[in-house]
This record gives sequence, structure tokens and C-alpha cells, in this order.
Amino acid sequence: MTEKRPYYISTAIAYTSAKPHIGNTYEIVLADAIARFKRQQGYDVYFQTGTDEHGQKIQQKAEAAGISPQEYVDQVAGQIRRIWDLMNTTYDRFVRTTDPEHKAKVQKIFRKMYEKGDIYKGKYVGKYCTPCESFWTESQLVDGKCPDCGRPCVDAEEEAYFFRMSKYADQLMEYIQTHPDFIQPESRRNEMINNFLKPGLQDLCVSRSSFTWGVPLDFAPGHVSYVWLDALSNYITFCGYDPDGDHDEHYKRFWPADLHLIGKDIVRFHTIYWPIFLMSMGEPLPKQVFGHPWLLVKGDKMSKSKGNMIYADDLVELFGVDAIRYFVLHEMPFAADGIMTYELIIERINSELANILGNLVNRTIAMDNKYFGGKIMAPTTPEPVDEELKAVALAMPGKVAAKMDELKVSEAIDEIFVLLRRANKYIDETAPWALAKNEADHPRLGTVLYNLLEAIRFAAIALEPYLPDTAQRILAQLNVEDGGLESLTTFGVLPVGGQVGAGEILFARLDPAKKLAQIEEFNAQKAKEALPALEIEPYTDQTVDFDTFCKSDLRAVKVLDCQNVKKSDKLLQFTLDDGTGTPRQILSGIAKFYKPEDLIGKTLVAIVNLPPRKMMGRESCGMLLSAVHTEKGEEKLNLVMISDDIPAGARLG
RNA sequence: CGCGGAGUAGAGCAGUUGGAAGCUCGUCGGGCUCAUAACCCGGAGGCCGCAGGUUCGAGUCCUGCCUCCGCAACCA
Repeated sequence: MTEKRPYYISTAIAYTSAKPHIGNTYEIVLADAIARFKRQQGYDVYFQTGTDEHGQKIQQKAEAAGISPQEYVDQVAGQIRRIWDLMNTTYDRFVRTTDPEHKAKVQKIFRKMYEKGDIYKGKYVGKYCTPCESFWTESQLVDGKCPDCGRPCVDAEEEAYFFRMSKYADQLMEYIQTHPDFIQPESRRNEMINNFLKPGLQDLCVSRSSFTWGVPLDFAPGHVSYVWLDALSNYITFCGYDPDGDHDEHYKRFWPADLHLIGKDIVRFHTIYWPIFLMSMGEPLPKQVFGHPWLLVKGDKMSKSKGNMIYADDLVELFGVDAIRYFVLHEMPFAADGIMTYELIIERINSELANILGNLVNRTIAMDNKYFGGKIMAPTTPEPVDEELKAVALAMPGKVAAKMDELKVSEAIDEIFVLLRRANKYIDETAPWALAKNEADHPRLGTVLYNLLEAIRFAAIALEPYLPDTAQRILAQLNVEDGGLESLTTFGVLPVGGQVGAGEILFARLDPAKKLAQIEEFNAQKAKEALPALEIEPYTDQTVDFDTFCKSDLRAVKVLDCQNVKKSDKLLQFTLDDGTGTPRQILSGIAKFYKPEDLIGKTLVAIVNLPPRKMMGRESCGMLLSAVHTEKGEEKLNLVMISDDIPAGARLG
């Protein structure tokens, strides 16, 4: 057996400040498709992903949630990993920057850079907001004031450590220019050269002392590492890198990485800072960094404030894993942002997955079952139309590979669909139902079905990196093993005499109107669930003096009678025994919380010395006390009911 | 004049060095009946953002303008 070549692919590690949305999830799916494809090609793939868990934002979020930062990141990292698994991604390692081993390595890396003179102690000068304890740059200020609280900022400086970026700028520029594929897409490469490298790199502040949730610098108490130095290092620390030079075999085999897959927003960190850090460490640079575009919702960035967040797990619940994998992989262009709407998802599922793919498999299997009892017949002498189909099938794997090499995943999938469309056309050209009518045409019919089944096998195997479950389901229907790419070099691998399974719907067609209505209901339900379980009214700062309080005359009252007030959907009319012998009438706006008959005989609390007030033409003499709170956004009310042993008219105080 | 990208059919996009404007969806018409109202064929639909220029010839090259969008160094 020949030695498998290594291939190291990573995603950016996800920041554990909040649950990732579908845009974040896209990256892991894209990486998974590439990783699966490379495995198919016979590479020994190492696929690393994980979470970035340090930084001020996380510290603040944890404080707000009233838990420790570690508890907070444990929760979010768990959620992220659950979603990655839900998307059926085949990462080899899920790493977390709070891992003690990683932190120890980052500390060593930092100290080595310091001892080497690449990091020096300096002063960070900026605008400081004293109440917020935050440093800001001039450009961040809003009208010269703190962007968080709006209060004035003052000039301030603090001790900090800086990395001498300029030292490596020429070396990096040369690397970028001699490795034209290093930064993809090309527009990002130009951006980096023109905006950062050409004007000259400024030294980067790589320590923080305004918060503590990070990797502490062992030689500088009170300072933690800049999160990016900590986060970027993950690509080597978890791969077996040893700052002292005693690297694992794993590191020697897989570093430098073949591909860092990241979002376009963090290209700078991966193509300028990260390579320079590596140069300082004396390690080789990654071969390629691809800043993928974003997935927008109706052309807008997703954000909580816009209320247009879409999460992968919700989408999977609504459409299924492979449908969502297909959508994000197919709808994302190479460089421009992709657009996601529910309408588009439905359209893609219907026209591509259900009609072209699902229906082709279904009609072919159905015909084989109908005409040959599911038996796979031997093909006879091919006709020109057969040769055309074969040629398309045999050309497909190479075309897919060419697109994948350029990371054009969407176009790679299109190449597989070219074959599926051709197969549908082939059915029309050969008209198997007509052949079935004439016994003499049955050998020809067997040939046609064989060619169709074999074309489907080609497509199924080629689809595996993108739609892993579907690929397996198709192969199961053909009752054939996944023979890998090697089995796609000849047309005719499908064993004659085999037996196909019963037809199974791969993707059901969706009724757009019904599905959209279901989605709306689903989202409304989710929004409701997202509301706090229990809300109580905030406490007031105002005090009430004792005398004022004593003026309120609270009494136990017994409900003699209670009725709905006509023409009012809110009011209940109470007739109460207040101990005076004269019944007291009180109207209360609680009809949606109680049925009148349920309240008769109860002992309640009323304030009786409020001035009488008319409601719906009736007089109300006092007010019944009730407790109010909110559950899942819904207002709840409970009348204060006290023991029936308490006599009517007893004063409360 | 900070740097860069984009503008092509109703929608979403492709158009390598200049040489007869294309793909998918939708729409209209036809065919077929194996199949998930699916599949196949055909038609309609374009001053290729605007205005100039180079050229025998420009979606493509040059100049100017308009519109939209990224990036702009400590919000991770």
C-alpha cells in the first residue's frame, strides 16, 4: 500500500460568547465537505475545530449570567459541539483554548517571543473611560465619548507588551508574493497588501491588563495574553507542537496546515499576525488561508438586534440535515456573500433534491422493481445514447475534483447534478415504459436500467462529501457498497444479478405555502420559549413612610357572589361580605384569569378605603389584592387568597 | 482624491487572452406517463449601470460619472 499523503484542514475556532447561528455553522459544514472529499481522494486527513474561550467579552457575559467564566464557556462550547455533531461533521479533534496544556504552551510561546526581543514592554496610550474601566481608540469614540456609556473619556496610558510586527513585514510580503494561492480569494489578498502591508505594519499590543479571563503571562503578573495570540496558536498547540522543540510525530506529519478555513472578517489575523507569529517561532507557514464569504439573511447580516437570527438546529428540525448541508454548500458562491431565505431553501429542496435527484432515484428503482422484480440485469451492446451517458458519468469525478481543488464547492456539486440531469434526459430518450411493452425489447430495457442504476451509483458516491446520509441511503437502495472514487474510473462496476431495494422517498416535495406557515408557527413558538421563564416586576427605589402605609385599610373579605359584567371581557363584579353586615361591591379586571363561579366562598384581601369609582356604569368600592408576574412572556395573575378560618372584616397590617 | 469589489432576462448568477450574450429558477407552449403535479423539448423575455474613447469589431480594454457593498490596524 502506498503511503497516504497528509492533509491538515482547520476551521477557525468558534468564539464562545453565544450560540452560533447558521452563518457560523456554514464554516464547519464547508470544512467537513472538503475534509470528506480529501479522504475520498485518499489523503490522511486531520480535521481540527474547536472553541476560542477567552477574552473580556466572555468575562462580562459570565458576570451578567452570574456564573464563572469557565462555567459559561463550558455551556456554550457544549452547545457548539452539539451543533457541529448535529450537522454530521467529521472533525478529528475538537479543541478548547481553556485546555491547561494549551495555556501552558501559549505561556511558553509568549515568553520565547519576549526573550527573543520580538515582544517588548511599552505603554499603551489611548482614551480611557473610568466608570467602564475600558480603553478605546480615538476612532471608536462616539462624539468624543465612551461608546458604551456615553460619558467622557480621558487620555490614559497603561503598561503593555507589544509585538514588533515591522521586523517581519518584508519577509511576509515576500511570502505572499511568492505564494499567490496563500490568501484566497484574491480580493482579500489585495486588501491585505494594500491596506496593511504597504502602509507599514504597526506594532501590535499583545497583552491586556484590564481583565483577567485569558492566559496569564507568567513573567508579567496582572497581564493576560491578547486573545488572538492565544487563539491562533491552537492550530499548532493541539497538533503536537512543543515550544521547546520536542514536537510530536503528529505535528511533524501534519504541520504546516494545508488549509485554514476562516470567515472573511478575520482574514487579517490569519494572514498577517499568524504568519508573523510563526516566523518568530521559526515554524513554517500554513499553505493556504481561505476567507469564505458570509451567509446573509435576505441580504442582511444576522444579528440579535435585527431579530433575524437563524440557527442550524432549528433549520435541521424543519428541513433535515442533508437539505441544510446542501443549501449552504450550494448557495454559497466562492467570493461573494450568499443569501438565505426560507423561500430559497424550499425552492432548492424541491427543484434539485426532490425533483432532479430524489425523483430520478425513485423512478429508476420503481421501474426496475416493476419490470424485473428488482433484479439488476446485464447490459447488452451499447447504443450511442448509452455512450453519451457513460461519457458524462466518467468525466464527472475529474470535473468535481478540479472544482474542489479551487475550493469551489458549489460548482463541484453542480458537476454532479449535470450527470443527474443527463440521466433524467436519458430516461426520456430511451422510454423504458415503451420497451417494457414488448418482450423482444426486454434485453434493451435491462441495459437501460443498468446504465441508469450505474449512473446513480456514480452520483451517490460523488455526493458523499456533501450529502453523506443521502449518499448512504441511495447506495442502500442499490444494495451496493461505497466503492470510493476508484470505483468511478470504469462504468459498469455495479454487480449484475444484484437486487435493488424497495423505493424510498429521499426528499419529499414541500408545499411552499404550507411549509412557510409551519415555519412561522415554529419560529413563534421558539420566540416564546426564548422569553424568560419567569419575570417579576423590578423593585422600586422609593420608600413609603409608615404612616402612609397605615392609612391603607386592608381587610379579609368573603366572596358572596361573583359574576361577569355584561359587555365587558375584563371585569368581574364581586359581592363581598366585609364583616359590616352590608355587602360591599367591588369590580375587578381579572375576568381572563378566573371563572366567577370558582371564586364564590373564597376569602380574599381587599383595600376598602379607596374612593369609590365607577366602571361600566357600576360602582366599585375598593380593590382586591392580587399577585402578578410574567411567565414565558405571558402575564399571570393570582388573587391573594387567605385561610377561610379568618373572619370577614379582619384587618390586615 | 484612503484601498478594493460589484452593477448582464422577473429573481439569483456565469461570461478565460476583445470575435454570433449564456446557466439555474420562474413564466408561456408542447411532449411523455416509469416517477414525488415529478421528467424531456421549445418559445418569450437583455441599450450587459450611465456617458465618452480605442478598435474592422467592446459585456470584455481606457477615461469620467452614478449606485450598492467590503476593508480601514485594540469591539475576538
